[in-house]
Amino acid sequence: MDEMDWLLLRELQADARLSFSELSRRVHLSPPAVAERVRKLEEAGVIAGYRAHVDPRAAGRGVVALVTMSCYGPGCVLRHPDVLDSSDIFEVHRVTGGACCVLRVAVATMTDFEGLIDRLAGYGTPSSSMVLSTPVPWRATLPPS
Amino acid sequence: MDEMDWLLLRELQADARLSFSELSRRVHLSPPAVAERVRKLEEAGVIAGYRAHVDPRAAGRGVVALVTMSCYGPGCVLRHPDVLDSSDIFEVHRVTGGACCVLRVAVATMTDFEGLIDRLAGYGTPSSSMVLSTPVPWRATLPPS
DNA sequence: ACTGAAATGGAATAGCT
DNA sequence: AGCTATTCCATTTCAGT
Repeated sequence: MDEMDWLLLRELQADARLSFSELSRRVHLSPPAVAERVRKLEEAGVIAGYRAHVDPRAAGRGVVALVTMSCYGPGCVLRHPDVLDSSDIFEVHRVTGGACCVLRVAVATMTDFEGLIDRLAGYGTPSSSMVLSTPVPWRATLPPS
Repeated sequence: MDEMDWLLLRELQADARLSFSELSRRVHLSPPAVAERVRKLEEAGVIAGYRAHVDPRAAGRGVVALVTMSCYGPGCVLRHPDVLDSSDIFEVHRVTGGACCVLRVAVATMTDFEGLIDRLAGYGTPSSSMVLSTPVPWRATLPPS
C-alpha cells in the first residue's frame, strides 16, 4: 500500500469503470503496471468489489430507515441469517451498546415497512429511525491518519 | 424501468466493470442497445455512480463506528457542513426520532476516534456504537414489492 | 517490478429496420 | 427502440530490461 496504490484507489472509488489505459494516464504508469497493482489490491481484499450504486429512491424504494435491533440470546436475529437475506435489508452491522445490530432498510411503501418490522419483531425489539435525507451518501476511503 | 433495465442493474451492481459486450451477452441484447439503456439509467439518477468498494479494515481503518448525533437548533452539525467533510466520516443520514443524524465513521486507532468524537461534541451530543462486524456489508437493490 | 510491441477483442458511431 | 458494420482504441500477453 504505497502512495501509488492510494492514487489508484482514489480514482477507482470515484469511477469504477475507468479503463486501465485511462488510469495509467492519470497516475503516470504503464497500463500493465496498473493492471498488476489493481489485481493485487483485489487479491489483498482491499478492493472488495466494483458496484454500480443505485439510488433507492430513484429505484422506487422511497421509504428508507435505520432499524436498531435489541435481541440478545438464542432468538437474536444474528443467529437466524435467513431473516437478514431479505432484499429489503441493505446493510447489517453488529454493534456494541444497548443494541445488537443496526440494519439499513429500504422499501417502497409504509405498508411494506410495517410488514418488515413485524417480521423483525419475531427476533427482538426493533427501533426505527426513518431516514429523511442522506447529506453524505458515501465517501471514498483515503489513507488513514 | 422495465425488466431489461433491472437485469442490467443486477449485473452492474454485482460487477460495475463489466464491458458492454459482456453485458450484452448476459442479457441477450446488442452492445449499442445496452450502452443506450445504461446511459439512460445514469441520466435518470437510478445509477448514482460506479465505485470500487474498499474494505475499511483492510485499508488500515480498523475502528468502525456508528455515531448518533443529538443536536437540534442552530448549533446542529447538519448546519455546519464543513464538519462533515472529514475523510473519517463515510456516511451521514438525517433521521427522525430522538437523534438528529447518524454517521458511519472509520478511523485507524482509538486515539483518532477520541479526537473525532471531541470534534463532533462541539456541535451536539454524540453517542457511539462500535461496529464489531458487518454481517451484510452491502446488498444489491432489486425491484421493490 | 516496470516497459514496449503485437494481436485479440471491445467501444462508439453512423446508417438502417 | 434495436441491429449491423466499420473504425478506432483498449486490453492482454509476451519478451526484454
